[in-house]
Amino acid sequence: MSIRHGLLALLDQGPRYGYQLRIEFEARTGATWPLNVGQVYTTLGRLERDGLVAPHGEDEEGHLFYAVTDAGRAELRSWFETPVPRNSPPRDELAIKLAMAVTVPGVDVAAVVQSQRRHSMKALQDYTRLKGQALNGDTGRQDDLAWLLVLEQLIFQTEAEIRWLDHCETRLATYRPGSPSSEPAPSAERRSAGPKRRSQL
Amino acid sequence: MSIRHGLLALLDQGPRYGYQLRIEFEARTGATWPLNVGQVYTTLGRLERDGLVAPHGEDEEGHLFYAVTDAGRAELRSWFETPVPRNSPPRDELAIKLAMAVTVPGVDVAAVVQSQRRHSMKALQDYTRLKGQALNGDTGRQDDLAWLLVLEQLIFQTEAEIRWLDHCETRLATYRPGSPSSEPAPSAERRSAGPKRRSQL
DNA sequence: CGACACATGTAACACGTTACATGATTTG
DNA sequence: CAAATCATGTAACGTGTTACATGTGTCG
Repeated sequence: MSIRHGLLALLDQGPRYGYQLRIEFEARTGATWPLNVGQVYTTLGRLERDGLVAPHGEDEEGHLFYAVTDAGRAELRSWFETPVPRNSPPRDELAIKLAMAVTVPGVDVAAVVQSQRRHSMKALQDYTRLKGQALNGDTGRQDDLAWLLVLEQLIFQTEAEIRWLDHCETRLATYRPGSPSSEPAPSAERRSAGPKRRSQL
Repeated sequence: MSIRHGLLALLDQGPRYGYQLRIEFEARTGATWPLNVGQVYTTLGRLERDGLVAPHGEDEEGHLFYAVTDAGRAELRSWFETPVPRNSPPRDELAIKLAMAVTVPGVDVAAVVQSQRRHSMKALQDYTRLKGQALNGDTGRQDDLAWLLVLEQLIFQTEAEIRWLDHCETRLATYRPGSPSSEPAPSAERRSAGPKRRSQL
């Protein structure tokens, strides 16, 4: 439901045509989530089917415009007002993988954690580099702010993931079958490399 | 692809039947991601279609067992070896929403952030409470460890989200159209309530 | 007896995603 | 001229998800 609403929000600025929407969408979310053009049209079709947008005539140059309907505006308002549910978040593949790795015998959990950690660490570096670039090419436009915020969300998220992975290691070291875990002492959780406490903002 | 692999992993412990899989799955991921029983059967069907599992006879009591095939075991090994891609993570609805809120005129961004913050904060409290319970009822079984790790991932993630939301507020206060942002001073990012630095593990 | 857990399944749909087809226009 | 960008669309598929149908056994 994110693309639907994203496009709807863009259309709220005024009538747009498909190709344009893709460009504006990517200007805000950057190269992180490339949006297949085809999907814009399919989504536009579904939005029209649901009465949230409607065709809005043609350009001199043949561009097919769409505009938000009243229902669409209502839907949009409701989207902005209602928080994204975090009490029942989407299944996270990594969490499931770890949960399974810990449970089924014959899996080298430590290896899984390490492998993921290396990968996430790499991703974090990429994001940080991108952020540097974003801060450089910043023109002060709202698009740039949006793109920056998205990037920073990815950074925060990835840092949290890495911390969690480290935490898993200590848990694995502490946890023994048969000995119910009391909270392990809040030790320095080892490995001083990697992101320290809050991000280097 | 997470449920597929999750079930595959469970089947790696030995032949199981549908209903059983659901129970074992939920024992690990807790009430967080309730798994509709129907979905177990559809997924099982698709796994069989792809040759990763195969029917494995019937019980005296009529239970229909499935077992992993060699291809299934290979697939599973590959799943555990390959990190979950974090360079192109799944679209996050919140990120998109904020990106749009910042860009389209007439949206009270601060209100959106606040509303989400309240919600995420509430979710965090729920998770923390659940974790307390989990630590109590802990029997030292691997299931409990898995469930605990999943919970903690949710906690880490939610904390990161809240920190990011706070960060957005400061960004919004600093960022002015026309004045390209230099990194705002790493001030204490206001609001001393909420999760402080690393979690209260 | 009625409610509830156990147990298996199907039908239908939504969304996201990719691959493909097609053509106009611009640009090196 | 060839390649790239602009522009619109369709067909097909995959997973996840819900709602429904159905039946057995058990427990109060």
